[in-house]
Amino acid sequence: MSGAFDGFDLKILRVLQENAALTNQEIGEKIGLSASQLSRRRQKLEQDGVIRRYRASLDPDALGLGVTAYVGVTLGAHSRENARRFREMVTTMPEVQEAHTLTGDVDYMLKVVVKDLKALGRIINDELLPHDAVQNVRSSIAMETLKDDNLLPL
Amino acid sequence: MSGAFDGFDLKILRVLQENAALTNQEIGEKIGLSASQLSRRRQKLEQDGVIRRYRASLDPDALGLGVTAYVGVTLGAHSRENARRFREMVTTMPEVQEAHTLTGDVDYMLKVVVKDLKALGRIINDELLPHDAVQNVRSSIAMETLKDDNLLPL
DNA sequence: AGTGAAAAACAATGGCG
DNA sequence: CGCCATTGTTTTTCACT
Repeated sequence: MSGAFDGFDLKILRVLQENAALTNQEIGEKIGLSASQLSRRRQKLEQDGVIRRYRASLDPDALGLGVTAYVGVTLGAHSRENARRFREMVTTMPEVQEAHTLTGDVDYMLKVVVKDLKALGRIINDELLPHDAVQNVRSSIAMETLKDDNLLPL
Repeated sequence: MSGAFDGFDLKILRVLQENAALTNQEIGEKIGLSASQLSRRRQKLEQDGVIRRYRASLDPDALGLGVTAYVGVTLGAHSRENARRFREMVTTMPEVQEAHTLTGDVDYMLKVVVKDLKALGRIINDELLPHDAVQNVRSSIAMETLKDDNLLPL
């Protein structure tokens, strides 16, 4: 485990999570480091797993994905097998962007992105509710998204 | 302005949102297109805003960010000015990864990532609750994250 | 719209302060 | 550990089908 990042590493990470299209040269100019050093430090951060991957962030609206919803799911029978199968299902559903187990009265919280409300209904009624383990589903639709950058606070 | 994507564009987007580190050559081999075409189509997708940006996805745990929470916020006085100032605040808070207005009994839902529970408490008690517009705050902590890829279903 | 090859830009590596 | 110079890749552009 590579414990400590120094200030440079942190700056590199800050820049890269906001804009991974910048060249090592450009990042180096921003933070006062040479391009070759950027290259080396980047490789290390990638190998250490601090940088997990690079991805293109797409515009949902441009792709006809107009509805974001948070779906709270309560399981009925809390058997280990039921829970396992539920988790298996949600992790493989492409419309589910995030899935967490939460403290409080709801067992799972899903973030779901779909084309329209009809598609949301289909997910809830045809996929979630029929599942043996699921007792209750409650969805809230995002009317407006103020922020959705998923940038970690560094 | 961005009319229709053909099958190639869709394939490019699918690959790029999963792994933007692949070269045009590699993507081209996957989907049956030359590197030069990849370059041209990518530039168009970027200009059209379908690809919003490229980012590095970082490991929260490796950066000491152990706590993800969903914070539901209910506003008290629903004046236009109050709402505006609240939105201004949450959009500029680095710990807030996502912020949406929701249907249902909660006005805003925030996804918050912080170092520990103490930091979460500080956000809630020192930033959110003291705000004039805020009437009530209710947070749920993510005990386990099953999925967090934020990949759009294409 | 598509390809392939040349030119330009970039990342990665080895040597040196 | 840091920077500079060289080498190998990758992207981009151009000529052409």
